[in-house]
Amino acid sequence: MSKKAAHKSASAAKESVAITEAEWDIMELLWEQSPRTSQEIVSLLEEGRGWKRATVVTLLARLTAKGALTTEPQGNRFLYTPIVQRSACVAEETRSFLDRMFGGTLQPLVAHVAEHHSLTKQDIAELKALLDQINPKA
Amino acid sequence: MSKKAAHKSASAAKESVAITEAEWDIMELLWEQSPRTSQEIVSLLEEGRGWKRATVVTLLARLTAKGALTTEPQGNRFLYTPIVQRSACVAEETRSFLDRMFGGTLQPLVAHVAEHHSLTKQDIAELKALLDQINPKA
DNA sequence: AATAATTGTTTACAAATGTAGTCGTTGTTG
DNA sequence: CAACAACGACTACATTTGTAAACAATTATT
Repeated sequence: MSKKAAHKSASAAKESVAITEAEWDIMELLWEQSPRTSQEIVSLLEEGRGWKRATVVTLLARLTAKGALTTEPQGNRFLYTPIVQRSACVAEETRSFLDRMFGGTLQPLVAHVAEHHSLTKQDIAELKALLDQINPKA
Repeated sequence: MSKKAAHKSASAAKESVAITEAEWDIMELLWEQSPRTSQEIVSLLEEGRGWKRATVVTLLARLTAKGALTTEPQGNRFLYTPIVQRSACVAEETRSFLDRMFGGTLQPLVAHVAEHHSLTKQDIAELKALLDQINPKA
């Protein structure tokens, strides 16, 4: 029996998978395109991040274990595909960030960005246009 | 020589003091009002968070060590006061958050919030008003 | 077939983080 | 003054996170 191609996936039905900083780099690549082989991911991050193969593979394993992605055996290798959606992760991070920093609402954030990171009048115009397009849900 | 009232503050001129999740709870209290005694902070967080005194005190020490706050001896105790501004910390978190999640610009974030967390027409109106008030810096 | 290369698994380890016990000093109270 | 309470310092320890080496199984090469 081969020890290869095991990859015990963690329980399903996991809503919020906490993805760490380093793990995000992996997920971004997979969200951008999937499935991918570990090889692809490794070489992309060896440049880009200077990580060693072992590092990337460890992160892939951790992500698999926590149910953030699935693996499909392809011969003796794996094809990695994200399970959690980027938008779901972003939504969660955004929620948490807004709550912690700005009491949960957008206005204070926009105000903050306006005075700390400066908005060009172009930005402002774009934002207004954006707001006009939004159809209020409630 | 008393071992009391030592609190060796870390080097000054520290720009970005990384404040952890737990430490934020302490800082929030001090930003909301300062100076405060450890006693105040402890009791606020014993309720609120269920933390033990020792925990709070440890966090206070760590924050002092990393230059996030200063201590002023008051008799044999300390009065704790934040050094880093909340707005500076928020700015940093915001920058990092925007970069990681939305490529550094506000528009995608607003769009995201619009469709994931819903904006009421009131919110939209407020945001527009806000944008009108902003005088473009660049 | 022998050797080299590839890939996932295990194990490792330091730093950071959350959480807290304990100790020594000093102030308080009976 | 003795007993105790309060406070900061020091020590501790499990977990998470970043980073990776070593290893075993397997496949590709020579």
